Amino acid sequence: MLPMKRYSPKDIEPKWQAYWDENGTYVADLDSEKEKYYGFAMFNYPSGAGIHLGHAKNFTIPDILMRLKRQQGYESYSPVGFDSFGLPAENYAIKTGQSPRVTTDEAIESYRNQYRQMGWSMDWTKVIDSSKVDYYKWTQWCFLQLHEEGLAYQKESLQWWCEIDKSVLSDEQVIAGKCWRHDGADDPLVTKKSLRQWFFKITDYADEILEATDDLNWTPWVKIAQKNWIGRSEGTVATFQLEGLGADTEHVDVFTTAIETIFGVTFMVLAPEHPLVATYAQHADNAQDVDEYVLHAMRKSDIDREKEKVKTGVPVEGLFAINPVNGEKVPVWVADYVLMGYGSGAIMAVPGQDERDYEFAQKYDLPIIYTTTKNEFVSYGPEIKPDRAKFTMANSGEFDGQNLEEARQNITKWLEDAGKGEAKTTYKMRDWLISRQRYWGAPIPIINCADCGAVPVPEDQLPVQLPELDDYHPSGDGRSPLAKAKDWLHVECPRCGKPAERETDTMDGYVCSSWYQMRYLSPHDDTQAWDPKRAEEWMPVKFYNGGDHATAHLLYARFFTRFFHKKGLVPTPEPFEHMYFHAKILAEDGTFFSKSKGNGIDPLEVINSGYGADALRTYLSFIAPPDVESPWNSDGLPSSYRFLNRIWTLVQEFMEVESQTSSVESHDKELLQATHKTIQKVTSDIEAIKYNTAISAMMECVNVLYKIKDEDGYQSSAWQFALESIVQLVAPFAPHVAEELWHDLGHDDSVHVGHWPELDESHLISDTMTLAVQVNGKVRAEIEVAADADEEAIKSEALAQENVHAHLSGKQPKKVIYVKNRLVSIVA
RNA sequence: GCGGAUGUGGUGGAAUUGGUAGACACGCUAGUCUUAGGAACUAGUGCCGCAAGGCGUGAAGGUUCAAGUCCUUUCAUCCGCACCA
Repeated sequence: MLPMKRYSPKDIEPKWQAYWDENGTYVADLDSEKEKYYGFAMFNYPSGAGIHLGHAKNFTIPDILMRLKRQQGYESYSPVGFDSFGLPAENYAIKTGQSPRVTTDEAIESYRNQYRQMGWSMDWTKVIDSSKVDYYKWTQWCFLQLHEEGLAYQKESLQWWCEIDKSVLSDEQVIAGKCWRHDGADDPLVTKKSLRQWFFKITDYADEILEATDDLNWTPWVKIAQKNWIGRSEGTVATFQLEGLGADTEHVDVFTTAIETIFGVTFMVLAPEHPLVATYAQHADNAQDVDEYVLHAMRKSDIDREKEKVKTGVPVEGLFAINPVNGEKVPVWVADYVLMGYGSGAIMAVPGQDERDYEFAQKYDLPIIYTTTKNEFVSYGPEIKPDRAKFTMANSGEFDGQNLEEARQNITKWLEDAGKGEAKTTYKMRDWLISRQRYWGAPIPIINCADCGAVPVPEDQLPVQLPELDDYHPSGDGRSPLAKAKDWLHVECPRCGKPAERETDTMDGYVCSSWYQMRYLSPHDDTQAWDPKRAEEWMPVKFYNGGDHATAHLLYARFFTRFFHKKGLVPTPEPFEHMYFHAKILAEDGTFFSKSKGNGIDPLEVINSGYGADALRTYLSFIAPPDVESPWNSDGLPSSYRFLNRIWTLVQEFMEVESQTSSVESHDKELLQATHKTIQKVTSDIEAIKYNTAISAMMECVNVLYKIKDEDGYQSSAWQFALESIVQLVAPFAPHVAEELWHDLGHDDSVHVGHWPELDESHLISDTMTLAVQVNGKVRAEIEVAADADEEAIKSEALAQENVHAHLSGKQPKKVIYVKNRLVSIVA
């Protein structure tokens, strides 16, 4: 007899990868008549560093589910693509002059190699690359659609500016007031430069996105994060008349969620950027102090402001505000704890009820008034807590004696009647700033004409192609390096034909990733961004996985999908039916993998160590539920290899003895029961993304098979079914070894398409069952009874147990409870 | 501060959703075997105890025949947002 074939991943894995490629095993027919299943993980930015175990987990999660669906007979489409515009390639280009196109292509090639070796069932005939012109042409088309509906607009916005680089900086690039690259003692502070930038009006969709959030089948905390991000709060706007410094004709609107505290107002605070500060502070006696304070505050980045715990501010001497409810005159201050970007950039300060105002009043010795009978902090913010709802108003004129909730409504109504305010809803979410003064992004398809303004590039003139440059440094005038491509820059205005210039800003990378779920459906279509009929068939995405971007990307994609749904191009308003947010895999010491620590692990290293991709995939799935953070433990990997090897051995041994069938079938019932139980468990666990218990169920089944083999040998006809079932069940996790064994078992097609074992529930039922017998809540015996035994028989069987007698100590039981199929509980 | 989770053996984690806590693995202990492999297989392994038995899901109460699961209080850890008026 020949020696048994051994399980050698490094031989079988490349073999089957080539086979799948050649046979187009994972190529989806997008026009298939079959029921469709569409799912994937957030696509990657192809960096020079390659993928690590975190990416391995990210893509393995959907791969397993998509494989299950393909095996169950669905047209299962696992797309693949690259989010390839971005900073690393551009920074590299600035340093070396190497075109980002070249480095990006190289990185993608290397990613492709890694993806294939992981055994992911992606359809490479439909790969997309967001930095290729056949993709970003349609990103530009999306921009034009939004522009046409008035959802893309320009606005002046302050940007951090480094004088040395002659370049804009993001918030994170400002460190202690200086540019991250120029933070020496002699380097200048960063300044703010006002630039005209493009925005998408996502705030128009804030309400409907918020309202739809609760019903999503998404990881719960992601939904909460999105709701917080949108930050809707309902409150009241109150109008305060100004007085002094020549501002008597001006008024300030303040937003508050606690209007019932308005009688406690003792001062008003304006944000340093508030326009009225610039206009009237110059007339104040302390104009210079105010000026200095404002300049100082505006120089701090938001991040720096956040770090400062102590509140600071200055009064605008001589400027007062009139409280609309009682005519009280209060001083006006400027302080940077009030943010220009929220509400109206001005607050009515109520130090008697608000901690922040209280702290400020203490520091600057401002008066404090309490507006409830309790004389303490009562409530602030959108909700009045139940235990405080009964507090009673005081010092509040005609509203004294009312409870807080009533007063809230009544004061708002009073203001509305007096024309001095109204109920209002505000949002934390701002419009989406999409302009980037960068080269490696999708050019904004706009032509700036002196006469016509910002004119959209006509659709038939798309794409606006990125020109190749010799030098990728910023242009130095606040515009992107594109401003240096003169041939590209100068064009005729599409409207009047006069000389004009292209917009040199490119789009935020999040724009590219806001619509790729549709492009995957028409990756090669050069007549439209996607085919709406395909979208009708395939959208929404059934399963979407990621471990990042809980707010930004996932909100932007929802915004785009809603927009195109309204235009009739997408069948549903939501892009992702089930969004699964997985937890990170940690380093062995429980810390995060990080570049600076250099503790990242390349999956290829694990694969090539001899354990193979199948063991890696299985181990990643087994280590913990995918949404639970868990450390990588290299000791655990051999256990997955061992498990696969045990299946391997069962099949190989079976093949050797196949011809020696005999009639002994004493374990068939047990064999079939174990197999069908496993089919049921694995199917439902994969669908519920509980891969760890799916694998443990298969391990249990394999353990049963070994036990039966020891007692019976391979003599029964049920073995073929059991082995084929296990091979099919393990295929989503370990596709290569499953394919090999499937062929060993005599099949000549792929196990991965249309082969999932069928559950026969009749095999799940056994003749007998084991019940626990409890006396006073403690297990005292076990009884084996017929599955169809009646309740009385079971109870008397339980009471007849010797140990039960002992614990009843001769007394009659007070009560005997039978829990069907579980236990008998006896109360003494 | 606000919001959201999560606390189970030496370790990762199971638990039919109120019904035999610790499945499946890692590790450890003992053994079998030899085609010495990254072996494989068998048995054991929550804690205390020689045993009978008792104890046991962060802690303390409660509901129940029965609580890891439900309720109240409390502690700890992690995550998100964070001067959002």
